[in-house]
Amino acid sequence: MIEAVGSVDELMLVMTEFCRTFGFDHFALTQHIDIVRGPGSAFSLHNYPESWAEFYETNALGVSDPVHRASNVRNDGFRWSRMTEFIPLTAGDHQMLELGREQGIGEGYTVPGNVPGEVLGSCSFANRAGHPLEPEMVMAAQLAGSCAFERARRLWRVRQVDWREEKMPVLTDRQRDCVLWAARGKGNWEIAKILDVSQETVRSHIRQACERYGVHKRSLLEIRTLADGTLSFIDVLRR
Amino acid sequence: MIEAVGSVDELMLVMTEFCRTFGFDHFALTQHIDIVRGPGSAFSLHNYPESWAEFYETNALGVSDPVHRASNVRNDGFRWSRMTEFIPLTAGDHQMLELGREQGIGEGYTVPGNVPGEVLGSCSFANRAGHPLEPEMVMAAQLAGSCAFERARRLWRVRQVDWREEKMPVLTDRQRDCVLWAARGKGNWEIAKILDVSQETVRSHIRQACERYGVHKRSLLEIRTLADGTLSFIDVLRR
DNA sequence: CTGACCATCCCCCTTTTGTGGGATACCGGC
DNA sequence: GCCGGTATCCCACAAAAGGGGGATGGTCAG
Repeated sequence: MIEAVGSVDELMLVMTEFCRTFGFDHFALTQHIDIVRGPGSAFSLHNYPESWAEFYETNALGVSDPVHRASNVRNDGFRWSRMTEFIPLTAGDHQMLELGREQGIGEGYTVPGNVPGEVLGSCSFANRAGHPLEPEMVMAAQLAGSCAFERARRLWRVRQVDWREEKMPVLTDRQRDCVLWAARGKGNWEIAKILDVSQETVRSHIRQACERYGVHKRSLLEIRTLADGTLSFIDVLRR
Repeated sequence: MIEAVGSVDELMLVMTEFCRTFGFDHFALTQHIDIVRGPGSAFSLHNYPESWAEFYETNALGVSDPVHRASNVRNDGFRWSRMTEFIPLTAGDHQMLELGREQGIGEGYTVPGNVPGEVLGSCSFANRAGHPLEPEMVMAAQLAGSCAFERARRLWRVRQVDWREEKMPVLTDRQRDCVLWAARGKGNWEIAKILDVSQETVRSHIRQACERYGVHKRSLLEIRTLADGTLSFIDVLRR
């Protein structure tokens, strides 16, 4: 059902309803902003208590939130109470968690939202201290969390590529091969050897690929193809 | 239950059992690349038909799996039949999917396995063509996939603590600025104007950034910084 | 105060890309 | 049979990037 939501408001409603149904007090669906990176178009949607949200904002806890740190080293969700098993917690972290407990954020479950090349994020579900997380709740949270994060990405147009509506460039296989090897750092001459064609042919393919994307640099071509899924980091970085 | 497995063999057993229980013919749990440790350290666990695995291995050079590309631009799992909704497929991609169908790999569901700056991979569940994926199967696959991938990461001991300090290149602010503008397609001269410094300074920053990443091309630098989260597409593509 | 790191600037020279033209051949659809 | 798209190849010239040397001043920790 989360897959079907068409607006941010609707997502808020569905998530709130989900929390009610499965016995969570709060949820928070956010992209983690790194202060170093400056202002971004990161999204944030939650129904945490006002007081906690304010406190969190003013103290810029986002940069050192242990939950965020943990979600950066995990693929699946985790209970907050078990974070110590895979990241070290500082004194400040414990202090922060204690503060949260006092304000009604006790135990929780966080699902990492990690897509290569994008700002990292997560979807958390939290309860007052003393409300244990039942296995069904955890499973539901894992499913809803990953799905909701994906919806949020699309709603906020993290990658502005509505390529189906607009005419997104599509490369021919040969063009794609050339761009792939270019993205792996090969020069035209090397690509020519690899694909067993002339250097001029490679040049030509890349030139035409550039035209399709409306760019005049191969590095832009590489980035655009990575951004729209024509290439993937997997293709490029594997060797 | 997957969380509790303690060995690779056990994981294989549990996954096979999972497939039997929920009606999947095959699974494939693979790490496509390991950003930190470089080539040769990826894990792979599957029970695909021998013939397909062999074919895949021998032809994998230069060819790219659309499923892997798709898993690179998603946070949650997806049905293969709906890939066209978020990545473009080339003629070669369709051909490859057709070949798979002939060899008993029809419809499937793939859960991305991405941990920033570390591993990119996925966990797929596949069926013969004509076996529709029921909603329960999809939910089960989503849960099992993300969890299994996390277990696999830990079993293969991909990560030890504090890898960031050891292995990941870190750029200075100025270096990052230069790489950012370079990734936006600017030349050294333009970047110099934008940052109000000499062209030589820009050159120097980018050169030193290249050194840190051990690459010899700015385009590689751009891609690596995108892959490890130093830059994000949001930074690069917004205007 | 010394050494490490950072940011800034300069030189010369080679290689690689980008841009502007071409050309031939195959293949599939109308 | 023609047209559009694809893949292949060719040339010449200008612009950009890469590789090798340097230099200066500033900051900050040991």
